[in-house]
Amino acid sequence: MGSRLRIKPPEDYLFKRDVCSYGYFLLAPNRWDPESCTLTRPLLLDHSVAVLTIGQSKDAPGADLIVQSDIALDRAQQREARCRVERMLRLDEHDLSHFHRVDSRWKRSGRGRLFRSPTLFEDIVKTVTNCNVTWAGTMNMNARLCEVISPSFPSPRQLSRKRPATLRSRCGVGYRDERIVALAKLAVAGEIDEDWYADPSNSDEAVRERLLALPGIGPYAAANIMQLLGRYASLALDTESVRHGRDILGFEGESNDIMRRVTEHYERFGDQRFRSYWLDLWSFYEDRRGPAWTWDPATVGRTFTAALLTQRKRLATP
DNA sequence: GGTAGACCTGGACGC
DNA sequence: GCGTCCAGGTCTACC
Repeated sequence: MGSRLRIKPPEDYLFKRDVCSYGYFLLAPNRWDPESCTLTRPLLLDHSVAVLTIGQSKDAPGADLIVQSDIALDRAQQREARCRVERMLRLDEHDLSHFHRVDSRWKRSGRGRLFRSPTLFEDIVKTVTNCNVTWAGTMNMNARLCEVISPSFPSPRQLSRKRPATLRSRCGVGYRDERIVALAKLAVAGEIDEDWYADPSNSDEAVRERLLALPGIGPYAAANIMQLLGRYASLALDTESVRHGRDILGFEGESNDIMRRVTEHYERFGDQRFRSYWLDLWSFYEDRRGPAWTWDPATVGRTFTAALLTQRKRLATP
């Protein structure tokens, strides 16, 4: 007999929309079921792995969230599960009024919370597996890390004990192998401290500098990890941003010029730049592929990016 | 400080 | 089915 938790979300929280708001909901060990609109994933809770299924009691903003565990959880495990789920769903961001004042386009819908992982370490590894590879490659790497090392996503300790060659040959992470092991060793040594990164008394610049010093983390990855930490002032610009600038914003020129103009375009959103940028990009995907909560992870979930949409369009054009 | 090339994988494409 | 080409961000060497 498992355990059942009930969580009261912010009143504008719509589970299916706010979970399916950032690509990581499609990455293992997360499993989104478009039929039931539930998210299932194993989670390590004090030496036991519990498979949690999360859903909303009613398909309405603010309705209670229900977390069903396949095993009985003691009080400490329930506290930990609640804490991890709240991190993933960003339920700590109770009040989106500042973002909605800065960018009123999303006020009516209540959009603004972007899905993330239960731990900062998982977010960092997922970001490294998202660099210099197509989205399908990112999905494969995360699936194999879970298959080969741990179904609940490898912990820093587990990864720190792996040989880079094992990650390369069995998990398909390629040249990222040594960087991932080095990151895990730093995490085990306590050098990746989420409290410090999230502490608002530390400036964005200080956080960015420290992230850039981590192995495998460059400008794009640092900016992406910053938004995952709730710091939205930096834009994580990649090739998708260039396509967004060219196809949606209508900018012309070389990639560098378009990147510069995309940056200028989002200046107006100040410390909320990333959220405005991301919701624009995500709306572009949803306009073409339907609401993200309807995406089947095995099909649309692998092919929703603008790069693949452009290829599909090219293939369809005689 | 700026730039070029290597890193690795998977998918598209041509034969 | 096989070989080739290309996309993708970070890192290092070099100017």
